[in-house]
Amino acid sequence: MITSGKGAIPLYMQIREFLIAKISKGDWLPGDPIPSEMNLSQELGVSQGTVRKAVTELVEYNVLRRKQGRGTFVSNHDSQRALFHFFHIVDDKEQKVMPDSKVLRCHRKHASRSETLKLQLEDRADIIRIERVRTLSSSPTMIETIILPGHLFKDWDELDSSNLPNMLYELYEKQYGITIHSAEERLRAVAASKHDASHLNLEPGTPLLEIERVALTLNKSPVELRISRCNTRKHHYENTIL
Amino acid sequence: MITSGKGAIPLYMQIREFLIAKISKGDWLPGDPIPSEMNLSQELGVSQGTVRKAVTELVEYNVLRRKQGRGTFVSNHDSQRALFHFFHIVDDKEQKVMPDSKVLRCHRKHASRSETLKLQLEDRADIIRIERVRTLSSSPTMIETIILPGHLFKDWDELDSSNLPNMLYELYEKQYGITIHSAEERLRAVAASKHDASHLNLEPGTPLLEIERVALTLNKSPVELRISRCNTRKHHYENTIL
DNA sequence: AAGTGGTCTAGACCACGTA
DNA sequence: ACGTGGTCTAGACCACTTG
Repeated sequence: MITSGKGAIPLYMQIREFLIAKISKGDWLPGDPIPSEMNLSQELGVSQGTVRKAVTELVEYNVLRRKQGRGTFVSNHDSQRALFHFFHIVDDKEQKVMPDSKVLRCHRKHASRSETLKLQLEDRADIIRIERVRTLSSSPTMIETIILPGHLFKDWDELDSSNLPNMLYELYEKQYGITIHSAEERLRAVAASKHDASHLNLEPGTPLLEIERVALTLNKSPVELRISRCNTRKHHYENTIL
Repeated sequence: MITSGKGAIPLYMQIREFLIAKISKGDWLPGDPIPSEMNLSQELGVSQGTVRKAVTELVEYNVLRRKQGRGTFVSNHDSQRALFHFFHIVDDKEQKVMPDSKVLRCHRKHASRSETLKLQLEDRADIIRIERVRTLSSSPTMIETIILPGHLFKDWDELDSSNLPNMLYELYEKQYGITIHSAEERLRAVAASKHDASHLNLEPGTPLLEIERVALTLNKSPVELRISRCNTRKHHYENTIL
């Protein structure tokens, strides 16, 4: 499994991929501890420092989390982490506010052309479409459309669609074993439609910030397409470039 | 200088700060090689592995750059890097396009209240204000206002303001020894003013993506405030969340 | 006390670039 | 051939958590 020798792939990279595979397969679940560095190094026939280097990279990618004296754990992406990591809207005092949300519609349909492209689905694939309004600082601020591939969320219809949690990523992980790891966002300025305007309590044509997000798993396969239109009168999108 | 012992700050952290200080002071300039890991470890009285760990962190922060077989170099942030790292506008085929730019105005004035706050200046401090239009894919797409603290760019007025380079960060580094290292961006949707509209060749009230950026040096001191208003009809802002 | 991650060492060999 | 960074080892000791 782990091979060494001249011109080979470095051991720590092989071990890193081995660890990723274990997590992707579900052998180690979010929140679980992985074997200690000593155990892994003995089982894999390498030194502890080599295992350590592999683990360090996955800690940097937020796949694993070290706790001194306790062990190394598969990250669980709870609502706090989702808010911290994936939610970039803050109020004008730079404070992150936990959004409230109310579902407007939730139904199954066939994917549109652009949805199939962005979620890498087959033509007219079955999808779930959720529309909701999110309230920040007690005023309706965002209107969101969420598209999920039907085959990944088979028993979705059994959920109470009028009572979904604010932070869906936690639900994806706990109920469907799907962990969102990264995302690509595209931002534009658009004019509010009549529909947007009525739900956000403003005039049609008002400029809104549109955030189109494709959320990906650890293996980079797309799991969710989300289009958020946000009133940026009292809030804005924050991005730090390091 | 480098101290060890029980309960002390770890050596590699001290060395990391030592390296940062050398670069901030200008002892090692962008593009220059730093001493080899062996040399540093001997001079500092630690093992090569410890120096290596310090250097690795700075490579991850883009402060240093390793070249196998050649050495380790202080990053120079040329126009390619500025485009890659700080310019997040792409066309709808996800292609990054080198923007062209034309200066509209360039003059000195006193800082406004909000400018003093965002650039951490004193009341009514001297600032340089540049206004320009940027052309992407051969259509005027962005209108930018750039605010620079006057005291950091003393002989700015001697430059040919109608002929500034597209990528100002390279100029800051080469002419003023100021390297932009990170930035904080705030994005909103706004309606085009008459002034915006006339330069971007569209109707007043059209939604524009406003990007307010504060650019920082390695020591986190703010150097530039830039407000860009962007027509997102054919382009958008792209952000990857890892 | 035992086990975990965190730091640090000293030394080996490999891969790459330059002279 | 030599010097650089890149990988890997074996072992030491420290800091933290749990039983």
